[in-house]
Amino acid sequence: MQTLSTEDYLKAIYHVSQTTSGAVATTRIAKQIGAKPSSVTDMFKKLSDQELVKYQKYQGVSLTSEGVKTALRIIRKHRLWESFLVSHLNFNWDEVHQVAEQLEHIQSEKLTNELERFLDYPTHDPHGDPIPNRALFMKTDNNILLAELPVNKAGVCVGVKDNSSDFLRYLDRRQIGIGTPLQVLHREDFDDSLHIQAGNSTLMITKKTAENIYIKP
Amino acid sequence: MQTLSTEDYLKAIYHVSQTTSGAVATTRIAKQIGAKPSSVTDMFKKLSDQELVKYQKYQGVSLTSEGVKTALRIIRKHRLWESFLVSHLNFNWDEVHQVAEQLEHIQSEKLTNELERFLDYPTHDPHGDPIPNRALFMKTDNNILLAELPVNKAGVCVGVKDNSSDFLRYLDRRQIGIGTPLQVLHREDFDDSLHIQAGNSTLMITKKTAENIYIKP
DNA sequence: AAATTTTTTTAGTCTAGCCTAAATCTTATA
DNA sequence: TATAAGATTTAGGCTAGACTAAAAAAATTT
Repeated sequence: MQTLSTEDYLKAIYHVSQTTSGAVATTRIAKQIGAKPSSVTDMFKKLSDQELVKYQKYQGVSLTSEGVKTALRIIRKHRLWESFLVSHLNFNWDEVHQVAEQLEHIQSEKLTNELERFLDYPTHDPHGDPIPNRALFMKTDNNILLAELPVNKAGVCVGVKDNSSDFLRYLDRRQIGIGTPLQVLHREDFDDSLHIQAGNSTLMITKKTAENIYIKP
Repeated sequence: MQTLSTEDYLKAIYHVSQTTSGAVATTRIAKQIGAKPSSVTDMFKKLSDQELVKYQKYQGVSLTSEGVKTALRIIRKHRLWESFLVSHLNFNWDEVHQVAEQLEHIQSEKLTNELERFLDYPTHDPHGDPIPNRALFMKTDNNILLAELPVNKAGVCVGVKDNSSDFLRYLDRRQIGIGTPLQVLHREDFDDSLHIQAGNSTLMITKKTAENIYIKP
């Protein structure tokens, strides 16, 4: 049986391996989990014994197919719970993460599958991230970032890259959310800031912001 | 902060102290939790340090008012989740306990209160047990047991004392559930077995069964 | 290529929560 | 009321998952 902690490690390894190529480094996971590298090494050995990761001293880890499955099962639960919290329990999208971090460890296949049915088989969570289905299949939408949208081309916000409360609340204040129509009016060469049309209002955002908003053209 | 385990102990102490008078004994909790008495003694000391129980060597424990509050918070969550599982996720009343044992440890006041609102402020869980409200107040319904119902007096099943899967499924097969009208037709002096009218059918039940069904006359 | 820096691992501790075996206290019985 | 039985606690260990400090390997710089 998985402990809470091994599940957190597998999820972290999965997420890091999605954004970097090759094996996942000890320090990278240490930062992600908030633990010391020596603790991470310990855990890598344990996960390796359980054949959830491939691990070679000094060479980092990569998930085995069993490890990927376990990670996806947790991500599935996490995103389903986030969806539930927003759609039925009046949570805002910036409040769900912490609670879903706990709910994702609840062990009951029936619960997960019934929750999915109750929510009517959602494909994306409140941040626009795709939800693995019962077979753990998840379609990866190849969306572009707002920063990559050509000037004057119209698009719709379909997700965010940074899920931090700070960023999400910032978007709330700017009235940008999933489904908001967006268009780049002008790109400032000096500092890469953007003048954009967001819904009915025009506003200025920084490059960093534009690099954290996913767009479907 | 409470660990998962301290919460389980507080809940166990609460439940035992509801059914017995005076302080709660070490072995009684050991049985309830499924741990050795020596482990229970360890935990009693820890809970005592946190002022959640009053503990004197060889004399058992009793909950402090803070301990009672913590226990009731957990019971509140447990029963709300059980209600949710049955009312929205197609769980049967004999399936909810194990999952609710996990869900009761999720820490988020907002989650609990929103769940309660979503369920429209239920007063009882699927087994007929009362749900503490936000202020942790719980009205104790003084229901009688079917075993105490006089012959020919009519009543309605409002709860069960034994929440085990086995007993609940037995009741399902006999088509007895919360709300089922019940009446004792005849009490057999020889072995205290009862002939009863349950809904439209008449059937025979043992004394033990009758002692685990709560009735409102 | 050697030296330095950074990363990673090892070795040794710590705490929570459990255990067994032995000691001690309480209760029940003769 | 002495003694036996039962309950409870103490003492000493174990494991998971974390830590620090030191050693070793890899990567980077000179």
